[in-house]
Amino acid sequence: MSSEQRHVPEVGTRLGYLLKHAGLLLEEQHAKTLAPFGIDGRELGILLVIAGREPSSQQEVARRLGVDRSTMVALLDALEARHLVTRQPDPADRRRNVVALTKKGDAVVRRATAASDEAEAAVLSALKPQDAERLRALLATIVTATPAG
Amino acid sequence: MSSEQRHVPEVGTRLGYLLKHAGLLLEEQHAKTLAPFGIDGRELGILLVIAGREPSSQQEVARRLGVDRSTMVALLDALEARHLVTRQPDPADRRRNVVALTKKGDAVVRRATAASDEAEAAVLSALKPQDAERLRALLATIVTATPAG
DNA sequence: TATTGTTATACTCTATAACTATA
DNA sequence: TATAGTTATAGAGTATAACAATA
Repeated sequence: MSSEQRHVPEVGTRLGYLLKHAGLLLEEQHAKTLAPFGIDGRELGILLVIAGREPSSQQEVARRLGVDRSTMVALLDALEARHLVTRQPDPADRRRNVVALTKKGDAVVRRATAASDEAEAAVLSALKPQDAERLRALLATIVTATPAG
Repeated sequence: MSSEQRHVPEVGTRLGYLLKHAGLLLEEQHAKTLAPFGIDGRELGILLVIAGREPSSQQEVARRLGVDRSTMVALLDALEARHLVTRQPDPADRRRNVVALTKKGDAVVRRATAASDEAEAAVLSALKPQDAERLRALLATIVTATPAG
């Protein structure tokens, strides 16, 4: 009958558990490989957004990463204090700050990305290279395809 | 030469970005599907650990989920206040609290797991069922195979 | 001495609301 | 009026250290 007892699953099979713990493992590896650059994985993400596009306002960077613009203030404060990014009022609209990489920031983002690749490789080391790329592609599919909200 | 400029990757291809945003999407879906049960995805995880094994101490539950035992105190306080779990001193070792599901907790964990399945299905809906299972298996491999610390 | 649960405390991450300067 | 950046504030989530009870 349909009211039979459901066998409850092992918590280690739940998607939330798996995503969280995979993220924690990556954080650990990033803590090692990014230490020489004085940034963490989230800060590298900010640098990548700034590096990859036309000059962006703070708010555009925040939107790309899914954080509030008020949160971005302190994040950029920290990167600016380390002379990795600059903020300059946009001459065309002086409400906006154009965020850009410094020369040092540009060097760091490239070297830190290589270090982050090592962290990712460590987390993915139990997988065949083809499966590692498959995992990344599957995640990218759900993140880009699933409507937020 | 080897010092040529490295092309910096799109942030949306980084493993950390993908894991975090996949987790956020799942949180959103859980907020919808678990609302009737008054718990969130992390609390369901605790209930699953308690449901799945021989009577566990608080510390064993905390260890299984990778949180500190001091953190577990408040989490169990909340579940106990909703009459989903009980704490009883272990007669064989009265330093330990044996944590168990109440009758209500047992009913909730089974129905909430079905609701969580719906949340997972929504997040994975862009994937073919076979790919959804592959994603879960790949994540499980790295989480169980990668040594922590 | 060592361990379990607990409390006090602090730190990180984050969002909301209100302020300012600009538009 | 509306928007970008900022500040003040508050609420999660978490860990560390110290304490009481028990082993």
